[in-house]
Amino acid sequence: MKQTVFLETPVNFSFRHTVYAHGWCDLRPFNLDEKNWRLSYVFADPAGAVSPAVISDAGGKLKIELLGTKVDKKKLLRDVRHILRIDEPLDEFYDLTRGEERLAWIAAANAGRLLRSPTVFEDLVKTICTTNCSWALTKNMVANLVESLGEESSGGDRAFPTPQAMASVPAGFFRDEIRAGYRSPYFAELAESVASGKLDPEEWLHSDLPTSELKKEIKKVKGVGDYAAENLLKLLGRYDGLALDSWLRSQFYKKHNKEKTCSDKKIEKHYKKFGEWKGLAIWCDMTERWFDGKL
DNA sequence: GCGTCCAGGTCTACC
DNA sequence: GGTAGACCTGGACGC
Repeated sequence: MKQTVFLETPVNFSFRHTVYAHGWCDLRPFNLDEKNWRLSYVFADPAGAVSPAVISDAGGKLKIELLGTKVDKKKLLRDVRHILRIDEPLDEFYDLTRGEERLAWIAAANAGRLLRSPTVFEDLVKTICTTNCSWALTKNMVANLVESLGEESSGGDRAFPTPQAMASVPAGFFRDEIRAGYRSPYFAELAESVASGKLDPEEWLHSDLPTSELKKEIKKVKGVGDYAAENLLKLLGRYDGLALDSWLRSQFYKKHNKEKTCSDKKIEKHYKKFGEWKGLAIWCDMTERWFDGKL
């Protein structure tokens, strides 16, 4: 049985720019139907109910088609607000970038919201999956996690695995089945910490710590270095760090340094004027052309 | 077919 | 605090 609900969106919200803002829409249990611009995700609630939903733009609101009936509808709507960052204020960022000719498109397009997962745990695991490998391998590892350990809905769709599910298998499982390589013990340790209550990544969403201190906390997780911590901080709504990786650096060299390599300090200096928004500024700047012909 | 390189890095040991 | 070397995987590339 299918249910449809609608969710109001703010005037400066762009569904397509949010969904396509970075690669997360490509990682299970997300799936993007680019032809019809429908984003699907397999939601799960703490009671274990699993429900796929399809989200699409309905002009000033979102249309959400629920394909399961058992899921907690209130929680699901909270999750949708969270993953699409509907309540995130970007006015200050837009004011800053409007003053830059090459970045004025961001406010005009209502861009800058980065799609995220319903839980910080899921974003943390996915971020570790992006380190030191190709995007194809990242997708493969995430898909293997979902297929092997994700709770299954009545229709056969699988949610992202819970910390408990990931903690129930040995490190060797991540190596042999997930193909996570050297990351395997990191996943086993992280899952055990979260499942046992020793670590609660969801607390980072509302932490009072300054970003530099929170970054130190995040880096205590094995497998998380500067890039991964700063990438996760962006998904927590903190954009002080650039989250430089080889892709972002190469894009900067092409766009702003005549295709020549340069130091990270030079990249930092380039975006310094955006202050605590510089991480979002570089990301929007480097991904501007992603939207050519896509929207 | 085989070897090498490298991609949306991080950890550890050592200085 | 800075640096070198090791670490998994799998696709691309050259031979």
